[in-house]
Formats: sequence, C-alpha cells, structure tokens
Amino acid sequence: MTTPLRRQAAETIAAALDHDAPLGAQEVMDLLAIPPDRSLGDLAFPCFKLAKALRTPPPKIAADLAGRLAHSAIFAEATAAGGYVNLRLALGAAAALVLPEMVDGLPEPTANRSERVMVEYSQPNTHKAFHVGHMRNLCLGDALVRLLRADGYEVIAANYFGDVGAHISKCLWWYLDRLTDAERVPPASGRGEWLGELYSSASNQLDAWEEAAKTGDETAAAQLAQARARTTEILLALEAREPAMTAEWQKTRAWSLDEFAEIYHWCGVQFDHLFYESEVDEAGLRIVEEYLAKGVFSESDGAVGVINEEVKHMPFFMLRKRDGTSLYSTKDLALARRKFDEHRIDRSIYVVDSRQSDHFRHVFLTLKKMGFTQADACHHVPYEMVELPSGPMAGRKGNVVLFRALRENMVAHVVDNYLAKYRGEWSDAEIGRCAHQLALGAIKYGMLARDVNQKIVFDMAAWLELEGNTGPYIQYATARAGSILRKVDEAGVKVPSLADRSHAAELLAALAEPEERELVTALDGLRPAVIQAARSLRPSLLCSELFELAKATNRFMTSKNCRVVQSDGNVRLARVALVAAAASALRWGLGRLGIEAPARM
RNA sequence: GCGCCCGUAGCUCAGUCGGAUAGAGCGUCGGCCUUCUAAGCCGAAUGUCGCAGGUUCGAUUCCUGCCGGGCGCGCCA
Repeated sequence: MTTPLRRQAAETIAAALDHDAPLGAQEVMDLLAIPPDRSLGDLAFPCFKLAKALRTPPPKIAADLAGRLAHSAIFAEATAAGGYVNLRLALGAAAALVLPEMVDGLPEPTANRSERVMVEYSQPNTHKAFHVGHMRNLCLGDALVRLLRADGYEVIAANYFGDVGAHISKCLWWYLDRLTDAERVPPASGRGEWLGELYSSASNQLDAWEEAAKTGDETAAAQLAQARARTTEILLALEAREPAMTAEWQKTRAWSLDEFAEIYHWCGVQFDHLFYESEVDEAGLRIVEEYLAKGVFSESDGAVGVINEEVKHMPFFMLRKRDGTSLYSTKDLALARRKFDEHRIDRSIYVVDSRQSDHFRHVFLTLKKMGFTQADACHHVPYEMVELPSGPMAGRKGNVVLFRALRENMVAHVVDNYLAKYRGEWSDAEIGRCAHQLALGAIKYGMLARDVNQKIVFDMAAWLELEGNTGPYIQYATARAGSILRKVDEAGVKVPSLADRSHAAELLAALAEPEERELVTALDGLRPAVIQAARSLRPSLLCSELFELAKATNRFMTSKNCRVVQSDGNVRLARVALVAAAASALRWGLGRLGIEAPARM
C-alpha cells in the first residue's frame, strides 16, 4: 500500500541497493516494516530476501546499506541490527509528505474505476422484529459500501427484503385469527416491532403445540393441524393474489418496511436499491423451467435442482419443491440475474452470515452453469453470529435485544453518564445529537472491530463502558483534537498552509518529540489501512488502525512536551498542522466505517 | 459421517505474502488533573500461541494427523 512517504522511503532504499539486488522500489515498499520497539526506528527494512541473490549474509547487507542511507533527505538515521536496517525518519521531510493531504480534510471518495460493484446486505424479513443480531450485518455491509467507494469503486448499496414465505403466513394467522378486534390495533409507532411480536407469538404457539403433540396430546395435535391448514391457506391466498389477503399483506408489510426505514435512518445507512423477495419469486420459477428444459437442471424425487459436484457433502442444490413452489435458492438465482442484467454490475457482494456459506457456493456454481460469467465475481462475505451473555439469541426464549431497546438504552446511558453535565451549557438538541453519535459509534465500532469470523458476544453493559478499544474512545480523541483547534483559533492562529512542499518541510522540521514522530507515522498508516480493509472486505483492519491513530493522538495531546497553544513560532504552527491533520484523519477514517465524530463531547 | 469456522495473557481479542524479545484492550497493582476535555496519559505483573509431527537458516503464521468448541448438511429462510 503506497503513500508518498513510503514511496520516497522505498525509492531511497532501492537507489542505495547494490545493482545486483533484485528489488525495485515497489518490492522494497512491500517489505518495509515497523520495528518492534519504536526506540529502534520508525521504519525497518529486512534484508533476508536479498541474501541469496547477493550471496551475502543479511547482517552484512544491512550494515552496508545502513552506511549508504545515513545521509539521505528522508532518513535522519540508519542503523543495522541483525538482518534489519532500522530507519529513523527526518521528521520534517516525512511530515511534509504526510500532512498536506490531511490538514485540509481528506476528500470524499469519487468513483475512479470502471468496475461497478453491488453490495447486498441487511436483508431483514418483514413481519419479524429487528434486533442486535441484524445490526452486525447492517454495520458490516454499510462499512463495506463506504470502504469500496473509498477505494474508487462505483458501489450500489442494495437491500433485499424477505417479504414472502412461511413467516408471513404465521404472522397473519395470528393477526387475523387469534387477536380480538380490540387487540388488532397496532400502536402509533413501532408497528414493525409489534408485528414481530405477533410473529413470535405465533411461532411459539406452533412450537408448543408441536411439542405437546409429540407427547401424545391430542388436543394440541388437532390445534396444530388446524393452524397449519390455516397458514397454508393464507400462503396460497397470497400466492394466488387473492385481493382481501393481499391487502392485509400489503398493509402489514408496510408497517415493517416503514420501521426498517426509520432504523436505517437512525443508523445513517442509505440504500441505492431495494429488492423484495416478492418481486423475484415468479421469475425464479421461470428460470427453473428454462434451465430444466435446457438440461442444466434436473429432477430428483419430484423436486428440481442442479447437481454441483464441487460441494461434496451435498451436491444436489434444490431449486423447486415437489409442490412446484420456489425456495430461497430459486429467488437468489432470479435476483442475481436482475443484478447482472438490469444493474449491469461487474462484481456482486453478498453480506450474509456464515451458515449460508454452502448456499452461496451453490448459487455461484449454479450461476456459472447457467452461463453467467459474472459468477466468478460473486463473493459471499460470511460473518459469525452475535450472541448474548445468556447464550445464543433466540426469539422463542425471549433471549433477544430488540433494536428499539438497544437504541434507547445506549442513548440513555450516554446522556446520563457523560453528557448530563453539559445540560444548560449545551442546547438539548446538541446533547441529543451527540448522544446519538456516541451510541451509534459504540454499536458500529463494536460490530466492526472484531474479525468477521469471530463470534460476537454482545454484552450491553460492557459496550456501554465505552473504554479502551471502542468507538467512543476514538470519537473522544477526535473531539479533543477539535477542542485544541478551537483554542488555537481563539488565539488568532491559523492552520498553516502546507501547499508549498519545501516551505512545509522547513516549517515541520520543528517537530521533534517522540509523540509527534509517532503521530506522523500513525497518520501515514491510515490510507493503506482503508485500502487494505476494502480489498480484503475486512473493516476490522481499519478499526485497528484507527485505534492506533487515536492512541497516538491522545499521547500527543496529553504530553506536556507537546503543548500546542502554549508554544510559539514554528513549533506552534507545526503542531497546529499536526493536530489539524489528526482530527481530519480520524474523522475521515471513522467516516469510512459509517461513524460520525461529534464536534465536542 | 462429510464440509466450513474458531482455539494466542485471568477475560475479550490483534497478529493474512513465514522474520527482531508474540502484542492490545479490559481486569489487577502503582503513579499523573493550578497548564489545550482524567471518556485521557504513564509504569508494573501475567504466555506450553490447543496437542503431536513435518517443511525451513527461521513457524503463532505453511503442510499432515489428532483433541476441544461452534455452525451447516433435499423440499425452512
């Protein structure tokens, strides 16, 4: 990952290498490392790779190279240590390469690649409640959209609502048959969640009857049979577009969708396109007919599917049930075709939990067999589940944290514990806005900071601590930096322009403290981290880098040797530039994760 | 049974082209607020990198086998 600083460092090293050395500037840059102890240097160049080509032991190469690098523009010091050359940056020159693009605020990303990428995420079911488990997907998908945009792609953020299927008929059964007229009135707000509770009640009741029926309870068995007949009836009525039932579906579906829209708004998530399962249902069945006729799909036990030998433990991928109705898989094929044909995407990303890994392997293999070359550019981003300290989330057992409670509790905690002291001093609007940003930052960062293949145990109490490696910690560093900049401004000092490179180097040569050195190098690491996170579809990489940057910023701001307002001359100006760069970089980096930093907190 | 994921400090986790004495947060213990926000900073202690082999100058990292945990495996989504 290239930055102006790393490029110049690599070019300097490459130029100093023996002509026999098989490394160009790019290879050198890829090898550049950070020494284990910063007292050794700011960068390190390992010489092991050169040993064979030069037929010289690494320590000898390192010693020779160190001698030749001692007096370059970018390095203040070069010392050999074993097979490594440890390099201390000439801080003014280094800062002049790092800070200019940051002091004025990093640019919002613009698409500069020809590739068009769609990220499909969130995919909630209507008629069900939205809970913390859904938040991981939402945060992950949103962050990937932002990261890919930062990497220059044109990205379509897409959602895919599960608005058909058995869960709908269960919910409607409860709503229509089991509620009294008085009960059948949704609350003024939170209708989606209310509907989710109905679904949950229905599901629990059916499970309970099923359990009882297994133990020989004939009443339960009869009730179960009756209920199943009714849910099937509802399902068929919906499939037949029977007007009265369709009207009920549309009404209740809208309650869910409205609430989802509200949730996304609160989360600061925007979709460019909304898909619905109900739109791809029939198209999916037509695809099954089409490719069955072409001989790509085949029948088995009355069902239709495709045989993907590559998935050894389960080669048969079912696409149409014996009763002729569609499946999740059927719709995914139709959806993929729409993505390719109507949205003309080159790359397709699916953010779906890891339990679906086999499903997506099958989907992509099937698309390939159907002739879609884009199948090679389909990626499933699997992630592990969110659990609660009390165990896996299970709606049935009531072991869930619903979105509304999550939001309210987080916001209330932030206000009570951190912002109450500003009452009267800040407007209520600012307190509310700040609490929103902090609560959301805590949730998003918590969901993103862990690698996707690690399970997350969501412990509300722990996340509310807001200490250590958390979103609010990074937001706090940002706010403090902003506070210094306000004081600087009050003192009548302007953030210096660094547009002129040689002037900038001269000014920034005033930086000398270890905390300043650490901050400059941490700033240099931000952009590569964003690119790496985007390329590997792993937002956690950026979280780690932001945490390091926030720590470096806090250390700088806490150090008595790095006062900004109380210093003078070029030292003050250089530090102003450094703080401005840090604030802007933190804000920008958080922004790539969908997290805002409050102006003050 | 087959497939995927996980196993690193008391706890939660980084460590993804194999490289220096294996890191961070929390917790514990001890310091730092008349000085730019103490939601902060500094210091200390803590390890059989699940186990056993193999490849290598060098393995937490790559390969093989095993142990432990999670998830998935034809008419749910």
